[in-house]
Amino acid sequence: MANYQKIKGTQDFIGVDAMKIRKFESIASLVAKSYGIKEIITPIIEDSNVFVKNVGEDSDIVKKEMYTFLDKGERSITLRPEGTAAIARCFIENKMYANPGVTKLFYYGPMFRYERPQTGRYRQFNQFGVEYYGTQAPLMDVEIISSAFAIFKKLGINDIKIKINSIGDSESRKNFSNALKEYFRPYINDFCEDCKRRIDINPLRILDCKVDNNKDDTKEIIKNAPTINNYLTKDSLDYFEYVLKGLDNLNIPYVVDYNLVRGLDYYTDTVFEFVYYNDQGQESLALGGGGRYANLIKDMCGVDVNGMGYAFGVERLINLMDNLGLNDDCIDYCDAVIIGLDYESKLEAFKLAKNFREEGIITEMEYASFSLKSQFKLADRVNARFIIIIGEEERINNVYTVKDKKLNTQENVNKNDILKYIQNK
RNA sequence: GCGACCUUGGUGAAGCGGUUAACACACCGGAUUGUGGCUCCGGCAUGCAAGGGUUCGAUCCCCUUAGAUCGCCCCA
Repeated sequence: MANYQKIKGTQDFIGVDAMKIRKFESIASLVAKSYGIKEIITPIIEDSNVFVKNVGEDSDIVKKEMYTFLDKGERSITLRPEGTAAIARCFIENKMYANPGVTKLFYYGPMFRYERPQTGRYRQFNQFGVEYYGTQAPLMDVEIISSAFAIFKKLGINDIKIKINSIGDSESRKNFSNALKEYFRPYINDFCEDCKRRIDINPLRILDCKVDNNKDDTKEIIKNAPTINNYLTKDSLDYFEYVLKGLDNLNIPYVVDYNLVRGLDYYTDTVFEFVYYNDQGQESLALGGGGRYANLIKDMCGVDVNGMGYAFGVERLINLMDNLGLNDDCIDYCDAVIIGLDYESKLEAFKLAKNFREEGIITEMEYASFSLKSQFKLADRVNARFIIIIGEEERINNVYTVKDKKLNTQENVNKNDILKYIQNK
């Protein structure tokens, strides 16, 4: 027997679960629009080079996580693993850099990464993201971050902080990386196997290694390691200070974390993550992250436009909202069930249902059975507020029997008044 | 890519190397031909993720594959 099942790491969203996604989407886009951010919808598939060249050939995303295939015309196609590079492509292709001022865009949709699924991680997942293109100005960083906080607030999530850092320009990072290598080299044999590998590949990762930060001998070594801020240029440092000042101005809670480094090549200067802290002050998975990309557009097309943006992991946010009881309003409900007790009544019931539905009243019907019992059961199952009974008696007397489960009443309502009766309750 | 643990009906789940795979909820039918959600009675997995092996015999033991969950790596 054929055994059908969904692709590993993908999800079906049925009924209430789909409702939660739509709820998030509508709140987030409403807030974004209040910031003057316009929606952009780009294809889910792109030329593979869009991601290879911009996310970074050495990044994990490109090296091992992309869904890439050849189409029938031998073109290398990739299911987008993230939004920024695809939108940069769109920005350039449509010469949007010619637009005056700052271009502000938001997007929503599925992303694909070939990874082992685990908590808050899927192979197909949804991201909501914001991208600004224009100048480099600290207040732009601040506005972008504040838009994210506005979304959190509207969703009802309060205990969010951003972890923020500046990783400077690429030269600053290279210097810093070399300094770390030099610093850790003499002690490296005391470190875990992962870190022995990291010292050559990505020495920055040693800084937040979970193993070595909990070992007595290595903990101190990490604590005393050089920090990025000492390797930033004067301009980068000043810029970062302005950003932080802007956040203070809007009372946005942040934690400067010099160990925060992000894995995508295009980031420069400001980088950040949104983290939820529970009652015990423990932090969750990052709900989203982002940063500035000063050179992304320039590297792609030579036009010097600064970019910045962030993205949320929608599944992670919805999971958190579930835990906080913020999705309790997402329930199946039904306004009315209309019961018909014989063939004639059933026809009349269907006609009434059509009228109700045209007025936006959610109405359900039993199709096959005329028995009162089975039709009452339907009403229970769909959690209907009103139960309207049509039978021989009602047809003769030109009334409907209407039960209101909320007020626990039953009365006869004249046929001509039924719509008003329901609408006024 | 690596590791841990798991996979029994519509759902939650017991179960032991050996005849009909508990129990509960849900569902269907009846008791009850215009007032249900209570009660009572009856029905409901030739099958225990898939495939192979060991065995006289496996849902329970072994192997392989797929998938779920949770870690590492990395990320949203």
